[in-house]
Amino acid sequence: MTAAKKKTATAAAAREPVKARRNRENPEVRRKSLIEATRRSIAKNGFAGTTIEKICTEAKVSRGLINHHFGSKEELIRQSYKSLCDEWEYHAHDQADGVLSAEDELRSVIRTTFSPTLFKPEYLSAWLGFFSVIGKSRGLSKLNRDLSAGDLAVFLSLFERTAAERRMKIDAWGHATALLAMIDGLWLQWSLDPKSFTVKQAEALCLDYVDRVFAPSARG
Amino acid sequence: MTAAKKKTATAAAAREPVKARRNRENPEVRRKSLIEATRRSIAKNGFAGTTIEKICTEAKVSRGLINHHFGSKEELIRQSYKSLCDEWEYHAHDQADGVLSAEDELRSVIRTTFSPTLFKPEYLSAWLGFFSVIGKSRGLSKLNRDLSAGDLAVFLSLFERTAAERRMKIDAWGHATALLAMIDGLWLQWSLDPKSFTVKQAEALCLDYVDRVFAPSARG
DNA sequence: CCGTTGATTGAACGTTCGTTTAACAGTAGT
DNA sequence: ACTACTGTTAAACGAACGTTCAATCAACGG
Repeated sequence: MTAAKKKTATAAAAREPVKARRNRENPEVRRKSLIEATRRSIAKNGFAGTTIEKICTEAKVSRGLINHHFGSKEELIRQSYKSLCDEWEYHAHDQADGVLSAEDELRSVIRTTFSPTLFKPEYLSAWLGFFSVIGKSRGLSKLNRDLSAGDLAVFLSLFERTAAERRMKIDAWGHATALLAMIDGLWLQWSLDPKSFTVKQAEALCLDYVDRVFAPSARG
Repeated sequence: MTAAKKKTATAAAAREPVKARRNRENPEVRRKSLIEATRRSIAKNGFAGTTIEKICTEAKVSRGLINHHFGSKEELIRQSYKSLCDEWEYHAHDQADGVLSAEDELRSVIRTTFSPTLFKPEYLSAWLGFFSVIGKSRGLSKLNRDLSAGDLAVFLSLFERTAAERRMKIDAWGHATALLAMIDGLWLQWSLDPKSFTVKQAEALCLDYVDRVFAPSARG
């Protein structure tokens, strides 16, 4: 090292040439890539373990890029959670309705919930990572409330229509809430300990609940 | 400020007298106090928002004390989670059994679960805060698995005994798992949005599930 | 009354965090 | 070929983190 090469000049003159490869991308594409990297990191490292550095490593970009595209880490987190909610709604509510009876459709939605498309570790871990902070942020709180309300509305309608088909009077809201809770609880328990039961068993428990709701009862 | 008072001496000599009040406590008492402060902080600030500083402020002690009593933050977190598990088990399983039929006891346990002693925001928030990290730590993972297994065993036994009383054949494991999931799901949803239903309604949904499991069925 | 023990403090340390910034390099318009 | 624009990088920054440590003080035995 010669004395002339030492970084002893002014701050501006001290910078050295950058050699790294630069993959310039469409901003929208890059943003989506960063959002996916964020979700992967939260699933892998939890919310507390997700840092700008980890996300950027996951997305294979340098640290500064997140603030360039999102302004702050918080905004990236918000958009990542929204992306998770949107994806869930798209897959869960995208049903071919009309061709099935309400009761068959109800069972179909339950099966979709436990299908490999939705019931997979990446999703479960991501949800779990977000849960702890949903209550702390006004923005995330609202996103979550809308999502829950949407899920409930789907099941509520299905229970109501099934009851109508069968000419039964049931507490549709109660059963929708209970079924949703059972699904959430099974998700939660399965993500904390996947060995405690199989996905097929979980699905069967929910289908059995529907059976019981609409089973001919001796109680009247 | 005189020149003589300025902190310009050597590092060792620069220290100034400490004036703060010192409340010397029994180590065991102090440890319990720090554990409670940790749980309060996790409930209030989430897991990611819980720092040594916040915990010590909550417990009204100085920063260094945690490492003195617990060695590391991680160990304090572990013991705090264990404390939460122990407390839950103590309240949830401490039943006056024998005097009631298995079925009444089953309903009693459900009511206890939704009683103000257990179904309160501090508990819910604390659980929620821990969830995101349970899967990341081997120690917390084991604690949680033991707790879940204990809860399941209680409900499993109650379903089996009730079925025996009624001379019915049921899938006790399935119903215990489903009921536990329903309870967990209701907890989860309530902590994310307490306005979506009341505790009484949640309790009623679980009791209704038990009704249906043991209802005389036309299916045989 | 003095010396030992150990709980407690507050400052300091090194690290890591999220953010800012200047330099750099692709791309498009002229 | 030149210029303006902007996506991208890496360094640098201040704040906050968990931890360490010397100093301090309460409690207790001699």
